[in-house]
Amino acid sequence: MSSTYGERIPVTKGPQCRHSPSTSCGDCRLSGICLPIALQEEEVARLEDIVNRGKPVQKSHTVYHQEQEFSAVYAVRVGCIKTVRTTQDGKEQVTGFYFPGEIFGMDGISNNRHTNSAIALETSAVCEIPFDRLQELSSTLPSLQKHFFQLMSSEIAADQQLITQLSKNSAEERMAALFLSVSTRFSARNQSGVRFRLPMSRGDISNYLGLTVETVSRILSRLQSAEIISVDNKEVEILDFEQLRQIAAVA
Amino acid sequence: MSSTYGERIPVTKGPQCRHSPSTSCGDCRLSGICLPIALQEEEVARLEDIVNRGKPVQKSHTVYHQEQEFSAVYAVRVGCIKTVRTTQDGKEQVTGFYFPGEIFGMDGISNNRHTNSAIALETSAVCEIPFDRLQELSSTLPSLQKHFFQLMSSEIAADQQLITQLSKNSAEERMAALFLSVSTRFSARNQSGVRFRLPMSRGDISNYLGLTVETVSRILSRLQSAEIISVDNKEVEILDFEQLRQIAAVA
DNA sequence: CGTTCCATTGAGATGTGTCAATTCAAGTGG
DNA sequence: CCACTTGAATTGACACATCTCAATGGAACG
Repeated sequence: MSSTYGERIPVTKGPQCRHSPSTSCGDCRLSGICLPIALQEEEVARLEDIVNRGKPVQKSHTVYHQEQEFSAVYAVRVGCIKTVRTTQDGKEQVTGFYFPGEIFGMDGISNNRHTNSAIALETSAVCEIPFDRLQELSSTLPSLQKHFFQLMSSEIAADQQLITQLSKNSAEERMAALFLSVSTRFSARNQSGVRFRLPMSRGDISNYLGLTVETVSRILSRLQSAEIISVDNKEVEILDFEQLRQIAAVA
Repeated sequence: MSSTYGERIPVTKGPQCRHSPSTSCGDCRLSGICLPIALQEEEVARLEDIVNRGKPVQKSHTVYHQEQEFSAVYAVRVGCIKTVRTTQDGKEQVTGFYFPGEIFGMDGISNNRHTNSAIALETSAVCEIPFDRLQELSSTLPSLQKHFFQLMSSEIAADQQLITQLSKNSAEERMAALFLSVSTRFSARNQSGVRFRLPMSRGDISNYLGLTVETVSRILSRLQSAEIISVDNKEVEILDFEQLRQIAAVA
């Protein structure tokens, strides 16, 4: 497992293709990320049958609400989704950011209710995979079953990485690690990992990393004066990967 | 999901029975905790076939090491197990405590290597469940497949609860929540949830909660002077559940 | 072209960490 | 069975990273 957090899925690049929301799984250029590599063509077809493809979600709208009954897991096709947990005393915790090809919503399986809300950070599209049908299909497709065990295990590993960051790393280290993670995930989709636009606000970042917006802002300024990154609102350019990695204590 | 963390599994009390390490799953008094309630007798028998029962582990010995190849998940029969993640730069993070009836080791599934080490906090016994055979069996027993999806999802939920605690709660709140969680888990096994012996050291607690031993010690003293709990080394008695719940911000 | 929300920056407060000393508990070997 | 050693836990004094509060600046949007 890489030591930047948030990379939930071993990534292999899929073939390029058009952006249409109705693209089938077999043709989707994200298939290398979200689908088990191991699946046969015929198996992909069976999976496709149960997937509701490309449901659009407007910015700041939810895919599902916390406490809502769990019925499906989701794959991001376009955009970016955050998951947020609200505690009984009203505190909110951002528990993850999900980029195209990544799967979210697996928290709800244990008690049939979602323990998070999923909210679009920008206009997005998600594929819905009804879980009961996925379970049935998994019984007859061992490689699919295995893939979902692996997906959930990746989520556990990612969460534990965040736990470690929150528990043991400084604000600067956490931010460096987050930037590296986001960069890696852009690269995985053949987009620039050097220059990119952050889909999330400072508030989302600070909440996720257990900091305040002010601290996030100050650290961005610091990293900028050190010429490690360049930030203009949500546009980020990484100027010095080596130093960033060193700060993230990842090397 | 309860709002104290660490409770990974919905608990139902099983019938009382003897303590022998060779007790079969069907007879084990923990079966209500670690087994799917839904399994039929005949199905339990098939699961039993693949389980290596009651392997003993001495205090501070490991069940598996981080980086070691993943081959099985484990259930605690006797004692207590902690899982620990070591980062590349040598920091250690305790990611969980596991009590009798609870399952651990699911982190390793995604890349076939464990991302944690599992270490016994006291002389313990664990049941080993080879994962490849569990996968096979799951394909033919839908309720078992579902149970393992749920188990992994519980682990995710527990990890996210810890994330929230680390990110949003004070040292005192984290400790109160931990005591409540431990208490609940003792109760689930028909042991006293009021007076119990902590299996873990101050160091383990502080590490898990993202604090220092000194802070843990000070907070214990504070909770003791406030007559909320009484502590004598590892012996704990909860004197005022109501206040403890209030502190944990769980109510 | 105001209104509103988001981001930045500063100054001061504080919870928790660090360092250090002491006590306590548990073994171990003489 | 008693020093002796060793590691764990407690307590105090002080430091510092990050938070809080407050003011300003900038971007987005109707």
